[in-house]
Amino acid sequence: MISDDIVRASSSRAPEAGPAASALALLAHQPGLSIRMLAVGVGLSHAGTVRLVDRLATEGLIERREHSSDGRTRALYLTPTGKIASDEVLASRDEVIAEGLSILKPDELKILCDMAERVLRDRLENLEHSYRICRLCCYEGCTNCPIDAELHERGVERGKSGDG
Amino acid sequence: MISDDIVRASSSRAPEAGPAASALALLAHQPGLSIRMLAVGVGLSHAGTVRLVDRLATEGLIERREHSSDGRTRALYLTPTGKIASDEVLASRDEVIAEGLSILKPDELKILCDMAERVLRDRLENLEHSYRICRLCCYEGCTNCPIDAELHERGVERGKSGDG
DNA sequence: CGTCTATATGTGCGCGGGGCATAGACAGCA
DNA sequence: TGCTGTCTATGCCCCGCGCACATATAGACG
Repeated sequence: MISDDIVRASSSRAPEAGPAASALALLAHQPGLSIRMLAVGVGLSHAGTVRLVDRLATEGLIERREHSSDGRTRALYLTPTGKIASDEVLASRDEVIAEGLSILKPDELKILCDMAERVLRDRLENLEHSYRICRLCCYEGCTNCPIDAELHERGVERGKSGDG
Repeated sequence: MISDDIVRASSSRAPEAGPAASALALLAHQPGLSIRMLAVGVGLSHAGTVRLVDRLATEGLIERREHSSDGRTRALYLTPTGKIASDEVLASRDEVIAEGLSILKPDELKILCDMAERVLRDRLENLEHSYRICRLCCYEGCTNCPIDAELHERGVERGKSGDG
């Protein structure tokens, strides 16, 4: 009901266009991702993701490297500049969230986090979906990531192609 | 922290591109809106909103009427077809929300709604902002809309140009 | 009433993003 | 070696949007 307005309250102040920020944040989580995985994560087609990577590479934010074993795959990594940009994106996002929830008391935040965690674990569909969910997570603050925990409980590890 | 993931969990399954759906839902709330107000609501420029209205009018979803007192302003109204489309958008959105929160118990939902209401009232900045927040609300389910209540407490009524 | 300003809508033009179809490079297998 | 599937990259095009401008109207003032 009303709860989705909190969605809009924060998403309407989103830091940037979306795909670019998502890509940076996602690569901050999972360095060495392939373009294919990144495309799934940011919700774009392969072609669109290639252009996105082109732009970000032109801006010096990410770089393509050769994959160790597979000659086709390009492993994507953040450059130091890209890491800074990614941090800024996540920081601004955190600021919006914190600002939006500033009226809640600490114990209420705890309740909210608990509910959110259970919702996430319940809604998690498969491994590809997990990339989408986590694309704008704060990696440092996500040491006990519920998504990772849920994946672990299901016997799935990230980085493998165990799609469901 | 984690709470913003609930954002993504629902927004990643959004019904449509965004502006179009927002416009329909917003016009379902506030028939007779001007293009300017609609532009603020959906977060587009005037020009972009004009094109959006053009498209929706071409599809027979909304119609432009003459304003009663102001000859410049065009009052936008949903056609019956547009009303159906708007209902579908809101229904699919509700479905996503309900599905996402299905794991929560009723009392938890109540707590969540209470927190969301306070967050919204706290984050409400001005009247224009209220249009953005409410653009995808469920009008029927929002009989005691916290935004309206907050606006009322501040002595502001919708439909007037009392920008802050 | 004439004029000037502010407001609201509509339009020409260009840019950027993204998808579809295709080409090139490479892994795995018979 | 040749075939097939996969991954990446590119040509082409459409769509959506913003900027600047034009048009129409309301309101204020002399």
